[in-house]
Amino acid sequence: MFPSKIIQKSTRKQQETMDDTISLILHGCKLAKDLESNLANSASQPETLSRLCEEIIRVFANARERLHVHQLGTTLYPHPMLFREPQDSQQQQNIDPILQEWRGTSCTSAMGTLFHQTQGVMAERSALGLTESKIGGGIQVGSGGLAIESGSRSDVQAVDASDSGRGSSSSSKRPRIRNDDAEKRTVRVPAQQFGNTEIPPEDGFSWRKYGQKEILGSRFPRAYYRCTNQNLYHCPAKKQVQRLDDDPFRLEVVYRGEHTCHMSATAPSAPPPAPGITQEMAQTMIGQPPSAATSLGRWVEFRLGPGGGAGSTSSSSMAAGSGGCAAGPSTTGRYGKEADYPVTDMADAMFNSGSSSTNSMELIFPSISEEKWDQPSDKNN
DNA sequence: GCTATTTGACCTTA
DNA sequence: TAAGGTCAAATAGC
Repeated sequence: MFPSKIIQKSTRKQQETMDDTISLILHGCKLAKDLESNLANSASQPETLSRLCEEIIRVFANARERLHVHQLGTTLYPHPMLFREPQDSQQQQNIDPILQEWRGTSCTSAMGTLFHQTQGVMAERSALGLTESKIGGGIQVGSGGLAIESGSRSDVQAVDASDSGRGSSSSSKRPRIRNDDAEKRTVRVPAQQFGNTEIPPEDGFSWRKYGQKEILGSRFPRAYYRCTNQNLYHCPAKKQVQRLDDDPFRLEVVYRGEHTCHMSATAPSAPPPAPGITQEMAQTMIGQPPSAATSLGRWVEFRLGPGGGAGSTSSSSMAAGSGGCAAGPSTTGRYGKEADYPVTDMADAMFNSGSSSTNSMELIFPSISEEKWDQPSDKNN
């Protein structure tokens, strides 16, 4: 049995560190806001602008470094202060007003989208055995629109019945229950606001659609996906994607089964550990076998590492690049589905100085470089 | 030709 | 028995 006091102490320490980091980020946001409000006045003072920009960059770079360190020692879960809605008005009042203000800004929206991009990583983390229920609690973003529910079937049903509108609005029939539902992990993410809004959010893995079905009582069909490497490595991972009835701009993604493709000894590209992270360290950190742990290490690097900068935009074919399935290279859906939006680019867009854009859309979908992988063909079944 | 999506039919499960 | 889940032939893009 794991000593819970050690966990609590460690968690408290991490929380304190995270609090400092959050404060740093808030400070950076404030500086950016000040810069924005004084932009017109400072337009004729390039030196002043440059100095302010450098200051902002420095603050965010510092925050990123802290996050990187924090990320290596924690569980990849966002800070609860930011991403959990208060349970009641009392708690709402207790939140730092600065934080409340910040939560309502476009910056929050961008962060929400960032976590939208990373939610799949967390969900797949869960698929590797680190279910949220083991750590406690889901994740919710008030205005950002992210919610993760996982664990038992009852958890998932509770979500469906309470606010999806799908369960409650439909017939009173008892929902269908599968024996393997205990491995279900439900994630709600914002749908893309433009382009093909049916495209499920990128989660770092490569999926192949194998079915779509109209669901009783639902306005929108449910799409069924399985891991592209299912045949090659007998990877059992699957996911279902369905638009919410009461919020067509959000998708409910249900993950089932664990990815085993990245654990295959014959996987074409065994994921390397994150820089400075040995397999033993990774195993210690997340309690997974080295193979899985190094995969997580890769995720850490993928999300917060320096990564490659933004490359050329590929509008028609978002090919899988560094964000492909950890088991190996992923192919890209012919119709632009299963597109990959490497989170590294997202982080770069937000934290690096390279981007001078203040356009949130560019932050949300930074241009990415297109890479081709030599993927072993997944024979049509 | 290869690989992915679409979609009607069939299977599974409560 | 009904509804969700999966299969596999047909189809399409590269």
